[in-house]
Amino acid sequence: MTLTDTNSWTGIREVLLRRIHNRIWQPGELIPHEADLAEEFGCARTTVNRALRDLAESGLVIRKRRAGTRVAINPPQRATLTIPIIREEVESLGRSYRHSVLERNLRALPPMLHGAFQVSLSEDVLFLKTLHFSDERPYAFEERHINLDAAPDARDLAFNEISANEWLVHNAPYTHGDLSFFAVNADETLCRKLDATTGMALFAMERITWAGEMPITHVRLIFAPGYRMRTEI
Amino acid sequence: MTLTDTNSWTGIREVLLRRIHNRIWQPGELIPHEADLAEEFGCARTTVNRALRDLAESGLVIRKRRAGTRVAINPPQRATLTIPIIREEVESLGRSYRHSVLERNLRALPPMLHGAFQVSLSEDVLFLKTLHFSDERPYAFEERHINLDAAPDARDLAFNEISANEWLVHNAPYTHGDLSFFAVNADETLCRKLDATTGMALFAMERITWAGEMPITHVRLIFAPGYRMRTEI
DNA sequence: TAGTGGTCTAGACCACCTT
DNA sequence: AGGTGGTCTAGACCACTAA
Repeated sequence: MTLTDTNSWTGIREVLLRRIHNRIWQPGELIPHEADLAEEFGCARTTVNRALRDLAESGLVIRKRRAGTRVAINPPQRATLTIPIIREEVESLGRSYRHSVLERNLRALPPMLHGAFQVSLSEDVLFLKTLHFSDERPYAFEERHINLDAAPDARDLAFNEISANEWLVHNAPYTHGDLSFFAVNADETLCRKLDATTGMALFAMERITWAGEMPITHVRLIFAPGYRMRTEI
Repeated sequence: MTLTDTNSWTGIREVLLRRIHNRIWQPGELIPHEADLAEEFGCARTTVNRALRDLAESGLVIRKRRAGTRVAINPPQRATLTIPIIREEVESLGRSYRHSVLERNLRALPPMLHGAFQVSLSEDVLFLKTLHFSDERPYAFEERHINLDAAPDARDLAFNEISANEWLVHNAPYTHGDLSFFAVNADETLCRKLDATTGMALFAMERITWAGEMPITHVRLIFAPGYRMRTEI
């Protein structure tokens, strides 16, 4: 029997969690009101509220005004992925980081992105191909489009010192974005760059970010063979 | 100029966000104490605390007792992935769902999982191969190991009606787990099952869950060609 | 050791929604 | 229409930690 501090919101959360896990409160079932729980635990309603709010954020209970709080029927698995700047990811593994800009030019927006980049279609965008290294071994291959309306200063930068990713984070913060993950087969170009063999399955990520209505950048990252994205749930 | 209600914690959050985006507070810079901000906004410190706590959760500021609150230098991209039960994912796309159990037997725990499943090494585990369909087209191929110590009732279930995933969510809730994503090449078996061509890159997910110390299940899902996992940030 | 964020309280009002 | 969660207040004490 573990003692739990039922005056702290985390303690109360543990107790509630246990009741859900032990099926004292069945999936779909209505649980007592905040006021009742507060009385039971001898604490303020605010404290119970904090605990329940936390459970609701993780998807374990569903709260509705007037309808009360129910144990979720199919608690969705929510996983929080932290997508670091590649330099930090590499360095946090104790490896040395380096990147190399393979290509840099202005070009028309590729048709693929017309939907996302609805602004400034007539304007050229800055296109970059970059290879990221971990301990001098290829780590990821990056293709990026930068909207120069959103980041005019980028026009004069080579991105040899600081990576475009890092520069943009500091100089053109985004408000929201789309992110997707998928698998691609290595073509011959990728093979040479990433030390892969032709056709090998590679993990890829694509991201588009905006600042309000203004598109900032599109980036497609393809990781070297063996890459796994991990998280805890 | 947008008016913002600075008496609500969300309103205050917006104002603080704007100051960070507009670099009124530079990355790495210390921002005013909760008490000062509360005075500025004419609200209780609790309300400012709520706003700052939210910004800290999303990684935009870093809070430390005694040291104060700083704007994050490299705000990590945090993305919350919602990994639904496959049936719900398929049905939410307006497609019909069906699954088929291809194989079901007891076997010794594969060596690959010895590290994760430290309990009951002598015990056999239930092994399942399942194919999930969306509108009668293959959607994902699943290989699963179930620890019968954690879910004894699974021994007598065929999982033809309810999928193992769904059954486990209801009957053996987990407390935590590991999740990873990667890419695999389709081998000949996978090709036949998933309508892929040999060697095609497929998106894969692996998950191990525990209830406290007790491992519950290991599952490896390989999705049909073209699958993308998406989220917003 | 002093200053900062973290938390708790008791009370209040309100928005929302199910019945 | 009434009950529930959402939020705000003013004040207090505490835990942590940087200096």
